[in-house]
Amino acid sequence: MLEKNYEPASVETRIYEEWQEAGAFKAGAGAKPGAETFSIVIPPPNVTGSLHIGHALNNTIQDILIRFERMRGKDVLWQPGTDHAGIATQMIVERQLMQRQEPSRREMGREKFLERVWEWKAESGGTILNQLKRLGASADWSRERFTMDEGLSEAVRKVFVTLYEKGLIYRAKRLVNWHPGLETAISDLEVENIETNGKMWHLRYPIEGSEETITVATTRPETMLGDVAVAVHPEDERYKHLIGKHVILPLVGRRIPIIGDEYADPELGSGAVKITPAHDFNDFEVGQRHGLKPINIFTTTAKLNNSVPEAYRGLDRFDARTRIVAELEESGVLVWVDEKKIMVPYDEKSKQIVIEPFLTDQWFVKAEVLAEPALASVKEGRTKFVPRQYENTYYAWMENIKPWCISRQLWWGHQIPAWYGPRLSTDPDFNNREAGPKCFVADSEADAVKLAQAYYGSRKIEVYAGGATAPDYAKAFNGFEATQRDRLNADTWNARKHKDPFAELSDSKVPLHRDEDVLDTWFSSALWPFSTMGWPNQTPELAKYYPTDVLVTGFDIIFFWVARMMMMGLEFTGTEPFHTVYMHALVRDEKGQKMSKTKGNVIDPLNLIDEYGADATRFTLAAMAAQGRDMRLAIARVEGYRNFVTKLWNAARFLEMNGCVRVEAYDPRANTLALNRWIVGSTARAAAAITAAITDYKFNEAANAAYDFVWGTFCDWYIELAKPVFTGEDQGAKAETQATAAFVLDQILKLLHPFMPFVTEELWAETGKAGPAREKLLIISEWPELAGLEDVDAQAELDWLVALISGIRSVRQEMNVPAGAKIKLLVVGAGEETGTRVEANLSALTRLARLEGVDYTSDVPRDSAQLILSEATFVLPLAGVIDLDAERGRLKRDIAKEQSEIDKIDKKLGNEQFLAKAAEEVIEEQRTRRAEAEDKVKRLTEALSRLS
RNA sequence: GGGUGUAUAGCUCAGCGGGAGAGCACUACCUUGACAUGGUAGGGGUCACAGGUUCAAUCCCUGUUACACCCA
Repeated sequence: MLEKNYEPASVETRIYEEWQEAGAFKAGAGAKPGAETFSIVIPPPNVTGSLHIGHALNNTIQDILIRFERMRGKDVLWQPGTDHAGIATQMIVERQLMQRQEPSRREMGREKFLERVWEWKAESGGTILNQLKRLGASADWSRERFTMDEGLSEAVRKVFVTLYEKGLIYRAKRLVNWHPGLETAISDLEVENIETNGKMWHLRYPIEGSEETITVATTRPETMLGDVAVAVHPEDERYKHLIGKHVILPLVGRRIPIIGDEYADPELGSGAVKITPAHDFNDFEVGQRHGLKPINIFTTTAKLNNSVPEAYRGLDRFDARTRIVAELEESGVLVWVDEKKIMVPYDEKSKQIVIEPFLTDQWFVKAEVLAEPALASVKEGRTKFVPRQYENTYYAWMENIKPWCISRQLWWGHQIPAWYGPRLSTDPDFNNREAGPKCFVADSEADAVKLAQAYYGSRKIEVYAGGATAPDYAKAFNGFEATQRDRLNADTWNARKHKDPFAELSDSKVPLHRDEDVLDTWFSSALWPFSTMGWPNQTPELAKYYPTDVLVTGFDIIFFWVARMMMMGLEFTGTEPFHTVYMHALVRDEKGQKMSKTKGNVIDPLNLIDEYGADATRFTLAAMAAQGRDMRLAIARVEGYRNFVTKLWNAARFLEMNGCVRVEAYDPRANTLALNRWIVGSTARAAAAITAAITDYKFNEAANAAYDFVWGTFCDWYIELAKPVFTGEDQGAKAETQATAAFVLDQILKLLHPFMPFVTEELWAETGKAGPAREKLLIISEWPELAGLEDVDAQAELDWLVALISGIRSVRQEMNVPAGAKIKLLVVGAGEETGTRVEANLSALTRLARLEGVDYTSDVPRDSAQLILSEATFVLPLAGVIDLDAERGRLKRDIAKEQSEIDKIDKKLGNEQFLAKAAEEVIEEQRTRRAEAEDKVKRLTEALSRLS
């Protein structure tokens, strides 16, 4: 006997273990022989992460698809794993070192530090995957991958080397977005421009050999120390004559040219702009056009470096601003200051650190080349986005894609497989400073040495790995000490890493040094769909499950991840990594605010699971997952679906109490009772609707269809109507109904299983204790295939019965008939069909409408309420109870309602244009509806006249 | 500045070229042999505003307003 209430907490853990023990999550579990495959790769959560509501939604949707297709008999793989999350992970471990007062990252050195990160990963890295398990995720955990696994790292190296050899990866000195806190480059996507209250400082620069001055405006006065020119528009009449002259840069005394460039907008500010190529993306372009050498004024932590006058060296950038503004004001260079809203680039994660454009050597991917086929795939429909509108977002990004900076000055990640050495004097680039050191890119150090050996001939090659050995390398190589990074400017910092190509090369010995940088975390994520399946090895999994079917993700990583998977997938496997990208909504709080820790409005899915159960949590997320719309999560909804779980539980409990046991050879087509034929048909329709909705990625429709059917049809009507059968005398009817109820419950458990896996599996086991033994767990049972069970006649009869019962209940309520009182029902003017239906459903009618009996008559008692249903009038004699005025009012109201319907239709039917242009079936429908309404009015009028 | 989306019941949201829907909340009644995490019956909406297209607009188009997000 089932408990009165379902207790998720105890059941969920047990059920999850049963699934695991049965191997139900394993790739191919439950698949029919020769089945189609269906595969999904999980968007790998950060190894540092913990489950938030977005993950919960994302993985609920994936699990629904996976469970659904698994039950449909497909050969299913849900590939799980985690991402090494370079920055986040490195920071966590660094913080841990600090808290424990242990040596810092740099003090302990690269090798030791990486050991510590791996230790951390072993201890704490599994958190989020365990949380996914609590949600019920049925991923194949035996195939769990990590982006820094040996296999995945092999894929990363292979991709890097191949792209390098193809010229699609290159190294260059460019302005990049620099994070002065982490001292690394980051990609454009990791920068968030935030509108801030700023100032516009207007500076008056003196012109050499003249009394004239030129005024430039800037939002960043401290960068004036790195100015190399002043630009004016070449057609600007005010300044035209100054082009070619020079200004003397205040505070610095540098003589810099006034140049003509269209970048200077005459409408903006004074029309003249200072040019600081090393610290502004636009200025960099201007500088390149005019052959101006950028002057970098910052260290890697954004303090002023040795390129500025001695007085300012070592100052933090913000302190420098204050000081420089004060001095400029004092010397009269600062003319005036405007308040202005400005966009300030912040670190997207912390939103605390201001990002600096910074000139360094970095590695880039020619994304613009890789983007072309990836763009075509979507344009030509080989990969579709759901909802479609995201395709435009994808196009907009891909069509304007910029080179992707992939190197990061971190330790945790895939170290770039590039080794540097000096150039030979015979090298054509020997005298080209821009070319940098000689670079050997290879899969392994051994291969790199082979390449180097070919270049250096018989010289002995010594490899310095970087990290701990870097000081040795530096000393051996060019005498650089491993000085504190703060004291270095970008140029010397670059040089420390990469041997000055002009240094004399000893004849006997060549030092080779591996690039110390690692790759952007997204570089390895981009390979996830095929690297997890063993690529570059041609594994059976790769052959079977790649390309995958659907990618389920949030739109926030469409650029970070989706676009890059498309590019890499096409480049390295020649095919799109997935045919469908399902973009789910962002989960917001009830008020539509983005959830964030600082706002304190975060709904923790684990709390929801604790309080309401994983099934209710999942069902809520599914029910609210309407396409193309953010969801505002209201706890009340979760509560409502928790109640739904209880409802299902109690329905099963009721069936159990009434001996509804599955029957071995039960044939749903052999039912004789309309009630049973009807519920079987309704189940078929619900199954079809749910199947279609999931196939269409309309998870909310699927969930709602299931909810409506289970609660609104099965519980509210079928079970209620079955009660008199269970307590009745007719053993045949009882047996048929018991068997049918058990059958339908089985179908319900299957239909709900993708949404509510735990409670359904538990009930599957409980209901399996009686009747024929269950062959397998619900998770690998067959999805309902019930087409052809719909029964039009049974449907019509039950519709009629429901309408009659509801009608009687409505009258009772309105006439204030006490709920417990039993009343008589008189049937007037019933045709044969109505008569048969009344007789067939007598006990149900009596019970649900609380009647004391049914009689046929032609005399309608005066004090009675009347109901019109098709040709018959149902009369409730309510002498002593009825309020005649109220009853007349009710009838008049009904007449008025019908009449207004008739009027509305008449207006349409009277319109020749309507008759001429509307579709035939629309007109016919209107006519039918009018006739029905007319008929109803007639009967209602008769009923009213009986009361007068 | 450019782009995308949203505006429907008190709240959270579906829907849709031809009869306005759900859950929650609300009101009344009900301890009727599964379930009060329940049952029954109700109340509640100029479908943001203004134009247009159409025989017909909550739905399509244009504009306005408000909000949200993306990009610069």
